[in-house]
Amino acid sequence: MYFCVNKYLMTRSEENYIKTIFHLGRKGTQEVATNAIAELMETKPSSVTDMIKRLSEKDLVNYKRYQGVSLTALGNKTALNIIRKHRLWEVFLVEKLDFSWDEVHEVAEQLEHIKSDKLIDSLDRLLAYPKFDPHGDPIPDKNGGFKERDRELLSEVPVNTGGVCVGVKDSSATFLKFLDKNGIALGNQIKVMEIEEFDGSLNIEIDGRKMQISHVIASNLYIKASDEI
Amino acid sequence: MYFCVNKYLMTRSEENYIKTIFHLGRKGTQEVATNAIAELMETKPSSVTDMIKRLSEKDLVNYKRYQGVSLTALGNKTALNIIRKHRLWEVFLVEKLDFSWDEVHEVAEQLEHIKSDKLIDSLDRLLAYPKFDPHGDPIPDKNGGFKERDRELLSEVPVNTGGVCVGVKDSSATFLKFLDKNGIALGNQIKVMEIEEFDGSLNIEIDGRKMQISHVIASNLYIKASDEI
DNA sequence: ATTAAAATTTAGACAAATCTAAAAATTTGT
DNA sequence: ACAAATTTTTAGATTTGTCTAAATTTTAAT
Repeated sequence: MYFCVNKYLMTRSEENYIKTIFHLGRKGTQEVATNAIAELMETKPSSVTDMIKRLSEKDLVNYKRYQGVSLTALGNKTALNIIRKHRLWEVFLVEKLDFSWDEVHEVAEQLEHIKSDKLIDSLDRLLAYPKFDPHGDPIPDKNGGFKERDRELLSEVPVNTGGVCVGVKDSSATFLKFLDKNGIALGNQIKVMEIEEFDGSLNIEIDGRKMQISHVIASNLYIKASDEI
Repeated sequence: MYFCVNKYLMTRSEENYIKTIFHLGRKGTQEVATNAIAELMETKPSSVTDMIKRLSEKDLVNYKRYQGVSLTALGNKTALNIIRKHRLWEVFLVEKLDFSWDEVHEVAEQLEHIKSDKLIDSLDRLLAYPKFDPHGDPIPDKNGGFKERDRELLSEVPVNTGGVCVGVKDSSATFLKFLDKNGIALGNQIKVMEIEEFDGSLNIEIDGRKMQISHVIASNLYIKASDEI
């Protein structure tokens, strides 16, 4: 297939830009601002413009001067492939090498650029074809297909709603360590008992244990409602 | 320790040069010629000179114009660390991902540059601290220490000598596939029955089966004499 | 001991990826 | 609508790692 031609010719930097555009543009469909890319990648807008032009040459992004950038079909496929690799490596690190979920990101950022189809397919098999990474994010399959899990932010559900904790929105080490310290993990059963009107903090019951969490915490935890299996 | 300062600041290219100098200089002790490095790395001598200067600045090599190059203690330690990573990844690919021994090199060349001490220590543990890679080459430990196995080239031993096949000298895919095709693998018991004077070819008995191999083949197979356990 | 050959280094150029500073286009506020 | 603020792009410089072509040093040969 022609659109696979340059898959192995991409530089690390190009791959990182594609990935960032994907994340900012909600699966690459939306237009992304130059400044937004620069900020997330901790680089300068002028550098972004340069790179966007190169990616445009390679048909990975749609670009019109001053009009932002979006991924082409090829760019989207490329992004999903990188994300697939990143998330599979994260599962490997946690499942096979006993990394904690707050330690995997940095290393996976390196491993995601390793180029070998056989490697990633074998890794997928070794891990028994996982569907979600350690933070609850979905892992695209070989063809880039994946289904977003039916989930809601804990901060968005009404009192008395319960469900299983299935993901985190913020997967920074700081937040993940906080969750560890407070005994909150994926798989826990969470029920909202009361929402404090004053500051939006929540009284919850988590695996039988009662605790209070701030609105910020709740707005970074995903649950899957128990009635919708 | 001061000499560890730049361990994580090395570029991929610098690491590849250090590795090549190590391999050419028999553990880095011998002086290596610019042209030899250029040939092995498929680059130009002028590029090698440029890089050598940079490595010299970083105290990784000893360099005097026109006099060749050798590794410093720091350079040697660095080389051994890269080789450790390369060989551990090779074991991983064969043991855990079912790669064959002729498929591992290319991917390991990429994986060896991943920077994470925790990653490589955990991998070592997962693999149960292997001492040799799939080609029979020794894996340095954390501190760069390893013992060369007591072994001899099959072409160098007298008639009637026997031993276990413990390694290959040439680990090119071509040679390894040839060995697969002819049912020769590490661990096989080999005994030299007769050496043909005309062309140096050998009649051997391998795991009970008789076969004839050329001198070139024999000079790329290592055996460990059975009397010296 | 010269000279020829080979190996090595220098000089200058180039591409990738970045930067700063300045210019241009777009958006926003009144 | 138009000036001001913001965003984006251009122009020109920098670093890394490479190259070619020419110059230099070392080695080998007669």
